[in-house]
Amino acid sequence: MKGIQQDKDYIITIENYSLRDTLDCGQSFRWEEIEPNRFHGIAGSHPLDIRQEGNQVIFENTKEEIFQSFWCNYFDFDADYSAWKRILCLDPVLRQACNYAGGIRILRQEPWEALCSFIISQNNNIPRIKGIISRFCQNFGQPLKNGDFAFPLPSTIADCTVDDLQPLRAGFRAKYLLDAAKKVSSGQVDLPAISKMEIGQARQELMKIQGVGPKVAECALLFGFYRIEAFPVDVWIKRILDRFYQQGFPEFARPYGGIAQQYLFHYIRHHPDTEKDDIAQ
DNA sequence: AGCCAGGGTCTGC
DNA sequence: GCAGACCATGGC
Repeated sequence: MKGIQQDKDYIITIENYSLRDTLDCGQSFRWEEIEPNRFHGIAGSHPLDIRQEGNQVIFENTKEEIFQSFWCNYFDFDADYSAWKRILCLDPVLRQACNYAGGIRILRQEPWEALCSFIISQNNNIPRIKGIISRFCQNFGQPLKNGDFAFPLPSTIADCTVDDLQPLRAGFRAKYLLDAAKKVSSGQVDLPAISKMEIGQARQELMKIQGVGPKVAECALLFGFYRIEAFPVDVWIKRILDRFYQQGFPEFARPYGGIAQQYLFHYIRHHPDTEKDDIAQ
């Protein structure tokens, strides 16, 4: 991956990457396609317009310094996905998923944002998750320059009541957000400490929050703490495990289970009727 | 109209 | 420990 400054934009060249799949595979809910093949989103307090043309990714109005200090890490461009994919492809089902979804990289999102996002995600669908999160930011996030909003702070939400969160139309999840905010802002659930914990203990810590069960904890760990061995099982992944892995998910893929899971998730959502016979051995 | 959605909690056995 | 009802809301 190499990059150059071209006028206001910073442009990188990268192989085997899909910006669209990365931003629209259900790992982050704050990116929208504002016009064909052009995406707008906010990470941390950094808004961005971004697009991909062939093997080039164009960071609009972005200085190299910001790319190097922030976006390169957020988009996980320094990781060696080809090495991981080489291993995953030893399994025929994973090979199929890699071929279809292998342009995805895991976004290194902030722990608090990922935690809230996947609390909101429970028993919910992706378009509505995006709506709730958008209203969450508009109502409680710090205003940024051009009509954008930062993700709300834990301390801000901790001072709210369930009624205050009614504009989100988050339903029964509102009380879970409040509990998360109270426990995170008080330090009762210590997110920086969780970053350093062994994964089993990290799960237990996250599940101290009401509304955080195994699935939400696993998503928070994968997408908010970059634990790529975390393996969230939702209804889609469960279907895959039932159809293709009745003998168990392959051991050799487990250290990168989160990557595999994301490829599988993206593949099966676009090929919901795939059966065993459709997978080449 | 009714089923489903990146689930979790609570209850009753 | 485990199945089943229930939870708010809206996309399809």
